[in-house]
Amino acid sequence: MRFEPVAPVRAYERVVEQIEQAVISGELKPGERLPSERELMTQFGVGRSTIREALRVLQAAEMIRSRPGDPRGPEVLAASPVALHRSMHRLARADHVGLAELLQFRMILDGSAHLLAAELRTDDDLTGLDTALEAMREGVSHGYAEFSRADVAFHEVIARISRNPLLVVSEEVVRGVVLELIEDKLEHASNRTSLMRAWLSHHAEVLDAIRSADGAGAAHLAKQALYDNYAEYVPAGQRPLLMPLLRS
Amino acid sequence: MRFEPVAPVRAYERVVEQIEQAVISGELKPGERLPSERELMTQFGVGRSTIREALRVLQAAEMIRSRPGDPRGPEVLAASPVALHRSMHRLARADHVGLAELLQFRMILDGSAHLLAAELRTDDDLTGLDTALEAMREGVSHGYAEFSRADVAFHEVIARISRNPLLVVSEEVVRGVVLELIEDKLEHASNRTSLMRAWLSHHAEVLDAIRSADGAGAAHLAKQALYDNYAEYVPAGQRPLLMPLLRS
DNA sequence: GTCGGTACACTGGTCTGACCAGTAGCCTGC
DNA sequence: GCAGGCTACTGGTCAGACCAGTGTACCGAC
Repeated sequence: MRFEPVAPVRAYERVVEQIEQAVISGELKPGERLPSERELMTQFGVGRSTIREALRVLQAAEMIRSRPGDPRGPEVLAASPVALHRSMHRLARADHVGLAELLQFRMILDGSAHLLAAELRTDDDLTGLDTALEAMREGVSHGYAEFSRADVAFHEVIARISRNPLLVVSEEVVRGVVLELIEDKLEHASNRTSLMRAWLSHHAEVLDAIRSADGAGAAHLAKQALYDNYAEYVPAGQRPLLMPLLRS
Repeated sequence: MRFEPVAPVRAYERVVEQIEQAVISGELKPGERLPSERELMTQFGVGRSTIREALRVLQAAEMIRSRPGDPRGPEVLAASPVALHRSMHRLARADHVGLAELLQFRMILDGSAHLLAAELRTDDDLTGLDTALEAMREGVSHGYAEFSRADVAFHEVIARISRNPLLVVSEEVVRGVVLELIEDKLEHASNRTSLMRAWLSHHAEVLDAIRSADGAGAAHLAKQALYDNYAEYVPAGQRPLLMPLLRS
């Protein structure tokens, strides 16, 4: 016979539990309102500080939002990947994860997204990619910031086409963390115009592969581009870790 | 010129921000202690309720843990995937992410882990896999629970070989969420012995592929196994979403 | 000396009550 | 009919209090 460790249950935890359950079960739908803190206080039979700590936890989980002064009470929010984004970001910044691992992961995600996009794209998606690419082409002459914005937009379209929120969010997070890690090194990048032109022709190739529904080709292009652009920041000894992904 | 929307910044948010920053930057390492609430109160110059709400948020994010009575103060925790698991689970419950997306994601992660394992494995790793497989073989006769444990152990070895914590953690999380989503359906699974035998031969094949450094082969086997085992729980209309991953 | 118990100083958890700035909606005066 | 102010609320914050629980340092029994 085994016993389980017993942990005291805090009052605010049970409040969280009940409200959470109501939201998950659909009893409380997004857009609906919770009673005011003072009202909840009497309903749960606890002090206001307890209620407030519970609401803080729910707010941190992006389940509710409360604004001061609103007589309608705290609002129940629709599920969003924001919380996922935050927790993944924290994990990715934790020590054991270096640039090599991040880049590996990003090559995996990016490659898969491109593969899915190439295989699942509709004609509408293709025109969307066309306009995104066109925006990038114009961006070249409007400076790096503008070009970068168009670049992100292009990737967002691809992400949307792949139709998998998990993939999209993970990719965003890893991309952000990678940029955070090497942003100081990027400051000194010279020759931006030729860089932009190279990026542009890469994206054109990717679009061709997607247009011809060549999933493996699109995936390989994406991974190769990541390697070409970022491998220089990875310690030389760890670069072999990235190679297997290029061959797949 | 553009203006940005201005949102009032709560006092507890700035407390969270500072402590979070200290943890992320490594100034506060896991296992170390925060000052007591009353001490933080004077350091930040805010009331105790504000401090407590901040600590609640950090605790919900699994960054700290506080126990009543402990004179050493709240403990800084190591980054853990618990928060990631929670937010992914919530998202999965909320329809934006269905079993199809989860499975897609898992096929991507599992496939990549197997690919990396096959290409990076050392001889030591191979013997590790051999013993893990042997444990599974013995587990068949010791009931499903025992077998399942050995199965998880086998996957952990593969994960370790692939040498990417992000990949490993994400895989674990997605695996857990998938199992939670279909656990009631698994209850009714009959014919467990033949199921175990099938699993076993699958793992033997995987091991062969890894032994011969056949990354693509190992990856394909992993993805195919996931599809064969779980596709039946995915709505028929969404199964085509999984197909492109099998072809890669 | 070691060991067991105990006292104490402190912790976090909770409650009460208070004040403030802000909001929504009513309600007045034009 | 409408602009403006009024009011009754809201959430955000603080202060102070009490309690149950914990770790440690001390102390006596052996």
